[in-house]
Amino acid sequence: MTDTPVDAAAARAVDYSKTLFLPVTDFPMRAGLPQKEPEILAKWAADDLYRALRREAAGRPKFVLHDGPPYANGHLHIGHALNKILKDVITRQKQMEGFDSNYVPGWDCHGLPIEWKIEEKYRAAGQNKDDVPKKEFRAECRAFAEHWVGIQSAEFQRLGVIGDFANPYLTMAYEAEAIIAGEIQKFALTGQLYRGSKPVMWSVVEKTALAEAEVEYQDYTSDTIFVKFPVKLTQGVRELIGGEVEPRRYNAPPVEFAGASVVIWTTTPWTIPGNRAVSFSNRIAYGLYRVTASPEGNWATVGELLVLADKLADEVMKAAKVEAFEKVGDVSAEELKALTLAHPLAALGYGFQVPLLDGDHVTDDSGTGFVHTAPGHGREDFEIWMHNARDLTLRDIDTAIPFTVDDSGFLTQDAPGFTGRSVITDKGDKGDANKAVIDALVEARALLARGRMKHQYPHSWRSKKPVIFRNTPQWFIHMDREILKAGETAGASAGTSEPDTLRARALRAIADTTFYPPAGQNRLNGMIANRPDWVVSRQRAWGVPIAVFRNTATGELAPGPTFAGSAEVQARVAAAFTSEGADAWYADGAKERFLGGLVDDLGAWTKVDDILDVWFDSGSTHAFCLRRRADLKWPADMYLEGSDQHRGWFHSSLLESCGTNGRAPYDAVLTHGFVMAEDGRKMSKSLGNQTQPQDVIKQSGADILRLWVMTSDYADDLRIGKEILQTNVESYRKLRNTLRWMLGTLAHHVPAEDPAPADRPELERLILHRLAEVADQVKAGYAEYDFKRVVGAISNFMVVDLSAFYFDVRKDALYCEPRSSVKRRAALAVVATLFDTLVKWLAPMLPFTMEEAWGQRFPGARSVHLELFPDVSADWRDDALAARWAKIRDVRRVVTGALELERAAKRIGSSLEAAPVVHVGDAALHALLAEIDLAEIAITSGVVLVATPAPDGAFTLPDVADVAVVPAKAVGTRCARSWRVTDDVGADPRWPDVSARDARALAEWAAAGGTA
RNA sequence: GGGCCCGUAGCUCAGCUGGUUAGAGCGCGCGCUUGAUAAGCGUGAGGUCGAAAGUUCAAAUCUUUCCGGGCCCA
Repeated sequence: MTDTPVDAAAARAVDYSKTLFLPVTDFPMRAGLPQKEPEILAKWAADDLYRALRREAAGRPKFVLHDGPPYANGHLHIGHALNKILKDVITRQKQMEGFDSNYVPGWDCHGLPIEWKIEEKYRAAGQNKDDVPKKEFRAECRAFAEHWVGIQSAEFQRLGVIGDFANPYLTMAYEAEAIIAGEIQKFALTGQLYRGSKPVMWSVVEKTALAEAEVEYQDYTSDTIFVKFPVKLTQGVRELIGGEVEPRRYNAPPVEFAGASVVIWTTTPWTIPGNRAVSFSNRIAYGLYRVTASPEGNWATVGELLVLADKLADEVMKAAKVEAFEKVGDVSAEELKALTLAHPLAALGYGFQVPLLDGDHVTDDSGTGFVHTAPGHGREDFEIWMHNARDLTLRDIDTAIPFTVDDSGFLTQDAPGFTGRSVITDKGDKGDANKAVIDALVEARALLARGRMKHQYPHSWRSKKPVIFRNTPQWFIHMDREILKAGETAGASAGTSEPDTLRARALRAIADTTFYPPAGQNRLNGMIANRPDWVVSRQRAWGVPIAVFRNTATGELAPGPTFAGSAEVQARVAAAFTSEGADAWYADGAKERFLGGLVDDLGAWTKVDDILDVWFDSGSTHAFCLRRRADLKWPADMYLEGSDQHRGWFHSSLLESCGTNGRAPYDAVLTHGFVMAEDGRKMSKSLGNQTQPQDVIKQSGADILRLWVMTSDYADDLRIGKEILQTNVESYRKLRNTLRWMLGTLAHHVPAEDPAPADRPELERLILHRLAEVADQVKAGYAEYDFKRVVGAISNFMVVDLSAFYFDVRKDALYCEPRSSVKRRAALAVVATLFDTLVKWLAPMLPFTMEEAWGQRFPGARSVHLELFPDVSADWRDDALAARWAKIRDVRRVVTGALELERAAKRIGSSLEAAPVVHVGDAALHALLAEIDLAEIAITSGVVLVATPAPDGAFTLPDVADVAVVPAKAVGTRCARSWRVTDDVGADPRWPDVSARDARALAEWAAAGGTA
């Protein structure tokens, strides 16, 4: 070693760092996003970036991602954030891909949750909702929704979401209400809307229907009864007569069932008048039992034959106080299915046939193994009844569901023998209906046993009083009824081959839609294929009315397929709603206003006051937003929501649009999963594992939240928590600092001095080749909305190829080479290209940070978000070059590995202290290495390349053949400027402690007026 | 209970139609640098690919069952 002591005086005299092209930038290492982002937002607002984007994109092909409206009743949560960030990234991506990508946010404003809030307010003030005029109540709901739209709008914008927040769409806007009402009228006009009935939870005390969420379960003591249904008939076989299926024929039951009864158990005796069937299960074993001993006067008499589940026979007999009984034989599911029962109160006017229906909801855990089925009094009862409706009709059984209880809890004329009896009083107490029914059953010798039971029973959340299931008229949309064309009446299109039904249209539309991920197609298809008719009515106040009139005598609808004045009614309603909102429907004189002069007898017509289910509202957004706005288009390119919306918005929009337009309102559907806590479980307040977007924004910034979305697999469920966020903070820092170094370095970039492409060194060409490769990945990733792939490719490139390799190697050239150096200028040109490309690629994902970086690079320039994605030249691809450099980088790894051992042994510190001997056996590789400056690549002060075999103990890597490294210290003097050890330090007497290369740099520097 | 989906290093993700010792980034340990410095570089340790059967010469990759988790229904 021949270290020459540096001239101490000279070293003190010259601070060479002042003569280097070191990075210079104001772009801070630490982002301070929570403070910085609002500043950027303010700038975007001041510049009206949204308008600027529209102007910039005027005339381009449109890309429309139609916003699914969030519900306007609370602060945004992490799920909203995920959803809006994904939408925003795609919106921005498409804009930069060259579309006019216009995002119009929307809100769902009607519906129950808002009604509750307003009712709550009234209650707190001691007022009753029913005492408040409907118009006033609706006005309060409107104000409430407006309030939350404002808050959510601000919260969405804080995430960086860009869109027409100044003109969003609202389901409660007057025009929207007018069009929604017009849409349901279209369904009426084409014969798809009909009035049917369905059991709903009903509070007698409040005289109102309740949603599941308005009900709580409390202990309640019910009367229980075991009731005998006599076996009456056995079905014959259906016969085909003249091509028509005849109703089933009936025979007397098999002799062993003569006089037998099927026994049911229920806790609601008052529903017996509503009974229409008895359900059983094919998974339960049943038997025929004979009573052989019974006390005098007992309801169960000796000789009586009962059908029961085997598992429950003992219990039932015990409850019936039977002293002894025997099993006569097994009863199969087939036998049960064939039997028809009589209603136990047949004599009172219940003379219809009671079928036995096979249902999965039946268990043999308690009761008798048979379930009393009153389709107007239970959800499962209703469903099994409707499910069997076709077959029941063939059996000549009327499937109409009786209205046995009125809205005050009294049994009606549909309950002969009990009319006027009270189920539940207006105070919420038990009425006299149960006793009357039980007495009648005793009288009819149909009661086997009775008792009382304490159990959990639904109560109104508000009044805390018990509720009942009650059949109520509701409005439905047919899934399988031929859709009439305008002016047609039923049957007019008979003769066409395929029936044009809503279900058929929807299934076809699903097949024509692209799904991301593809599994969504299957999922939506399954739901549409199996769903029952669509119930669209709600007995509520805050919504859009089902704006039709119904003739109480004929059932005719106006507008409707047979009503002559339909177009006029539609026009009147549309005009009124557009100027006054849907409130017009509830104003005095509305019937005369909309129907006057169009019918002979106004009195025969009833205005339907039910409102539409909010799913119909949001299912119509395509009609009042996409179709109406000139700056959008119909159908949308994409709908994007959480996977729960297969049942929700994707579903209702599909049905609504298929019913009115014959196709889906979207070409593609993208779904994301749900956000879980870090352990993969649901977030919940009680577990304290929630992550609030507001907290993340306050602590780390919106770009961190966005980066979290970008690095997650949104197709699956996502996880978030402290550790995961920290990971993203670290990744962000790495990206940010890499950009920061580029910015600093580019402070010295003079575009006019960029060398010609032909003069670019191999290393620069290699990096451009890699950039072209990454461009392909980025393009492909964006094309499939696979953002983790995009961000992964970019960050891998920035970390592995740039920060750890290219930049590290080129620092010497960039900092130390003379100003005129081609190598230095070529590197600067490439860094400029890299910066420009990377910032644009990342702009949709990290809009704040990229805007900040762009502004640092080009002060005063317009927003990066107005730019297009860069064209990365395919000419930069050079696979042969890349293959050569893959080998060179392998050799580099061997060198750095060898140096690491030297470092560990404290023989060197900086790699510039080394000049290792590299043994390369392979001639081709040796030749390749000889052409390049391996020392420069390995960041050593020298490399001795030799072809001789490696001595024992030389450093090798198992996966790099024929390369061995023997470490050695660099020989020469450490250049005080570049810190490289060379043998030409002092070549220029003006700078005796500096290498020849650095002396040339200093000469240029001095000539340019530099001083230090 | 039913439909659909998911389960690869501490974290986030790659691993195509089955084929050599399962990869990357981040984090973590150790070291270097101090001219990207609350940064940069190097290097190391981490996985029986949820579990078990099966198909196959060969399975993270195919089949079945189970376990765990999610969404939607019931």
